Amino acid sequence: MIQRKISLKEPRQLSSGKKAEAILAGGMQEFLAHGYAGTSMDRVATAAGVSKATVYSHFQDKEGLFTALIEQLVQGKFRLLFEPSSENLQPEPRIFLRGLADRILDLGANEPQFLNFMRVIIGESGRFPQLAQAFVQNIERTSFRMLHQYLASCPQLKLADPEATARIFIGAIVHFLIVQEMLHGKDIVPMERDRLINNLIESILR
Amino acid sequence: MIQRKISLKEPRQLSSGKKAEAILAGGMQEFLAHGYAGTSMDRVATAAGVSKATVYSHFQDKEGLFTALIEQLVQGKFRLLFEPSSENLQPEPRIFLRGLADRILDLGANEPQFLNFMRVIIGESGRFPQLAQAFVQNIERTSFRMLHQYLASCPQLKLADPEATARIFIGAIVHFLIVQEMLHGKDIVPMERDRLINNLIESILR
DNA sequence: GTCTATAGGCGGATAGAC
DNA sequence: GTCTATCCGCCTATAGAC
Repeated sequence: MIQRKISLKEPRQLSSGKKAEAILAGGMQEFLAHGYAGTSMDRVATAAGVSKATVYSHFQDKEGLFTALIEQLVQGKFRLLFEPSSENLQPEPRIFLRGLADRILDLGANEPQFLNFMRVIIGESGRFPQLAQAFVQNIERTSFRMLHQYLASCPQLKLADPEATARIFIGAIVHFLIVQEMLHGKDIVPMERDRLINNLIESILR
Repeated sequence: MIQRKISLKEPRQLSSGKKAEAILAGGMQEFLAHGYAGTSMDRVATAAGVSKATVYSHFQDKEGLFTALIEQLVQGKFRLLFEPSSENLQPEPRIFLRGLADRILDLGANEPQFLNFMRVIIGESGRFPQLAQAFVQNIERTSFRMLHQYLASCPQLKLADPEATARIFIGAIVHFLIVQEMLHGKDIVPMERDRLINNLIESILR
């Protein structure tokens, strides 16, 4: 019975009890909706269904909770959203690329919190550069690498620089998502998504 | 002497006195650095060199000052940054497109406040959708339209859809700016800017 | 018009009971 | 471990002197 609970393996900020999960869930709701400075620990506690003191017993302070929460989202919940599911591993480039573009652009509708997540990452990237870098490493870099490997594995495409091409493709799609959905630009610079995707695919595949 | 100062022509939020300009300058420094919720009216007043009561005599409240400031930036200071200066109206597409890409990517270095400006626009786009739309209308739409018109005026390019092509070009460049500079991704997903630009231009020009 | 001073509330964080 | 109650500072906004 010695060392029944070694706390070195489980630092407070990574505690996995039920309360800690509730606090992270409440913190996600509040921080993604109101940003870092706009969120109060009182409302986090209420959203989590615990007292404020309990929040501070699981996380060092507001910054520690925010950091732990974003890192969890970057490495878990939103990590695989840019990844293709296994059935999408089409050998036909046009089908593969269209599926990838659709999956990214569907995030705006299917994962309602994803837009707020990106808003927070970008909005706080000046004050929390390490969180922005975790986002780049786990989400942007992962999708760049996946598409790069796919493009490089298609010798018939004869791409001069598959890595740069991958970044152009993802960049054009993500920027479209930012302008149309995140910045509410649909009515100001309207464009059908398929029109952009078709043109992008044909530009790349020659 | 009747109606020496009609205030309908000059609503308080658009007052152009020296103090009002100082308040907008101080507000710009503070809001761009700390976001909306992270900015206090005390620090705005100090940065402007006036008392807090003077701030409230020129602007209705915090939200009114923030809104007036962002609209001024969207329509003035940052409006023409994506536009080509007259000497850049090259008839040679490769030179024109490279100049446009360089001018956008130079914003990170030449206009140090521009990255913070975009952080605030995106970060607050959920709570201030009309400011995000003003950004899209004055900056994104302006650059889309300019490049669209240029590409459409080059019949030798035989582009199937110059408007979609313009959005792909701007999108790929702006997303590169976001990942490399705004999100501090230079060391995590390194890539020379010329490598991306070269590949993008050749993808588009066939 | 601009200031100083202050009202009134909410913020993060903690003490101490259980 | 979790709660209630509280500290104290900073917040937005305004009153009133000049």
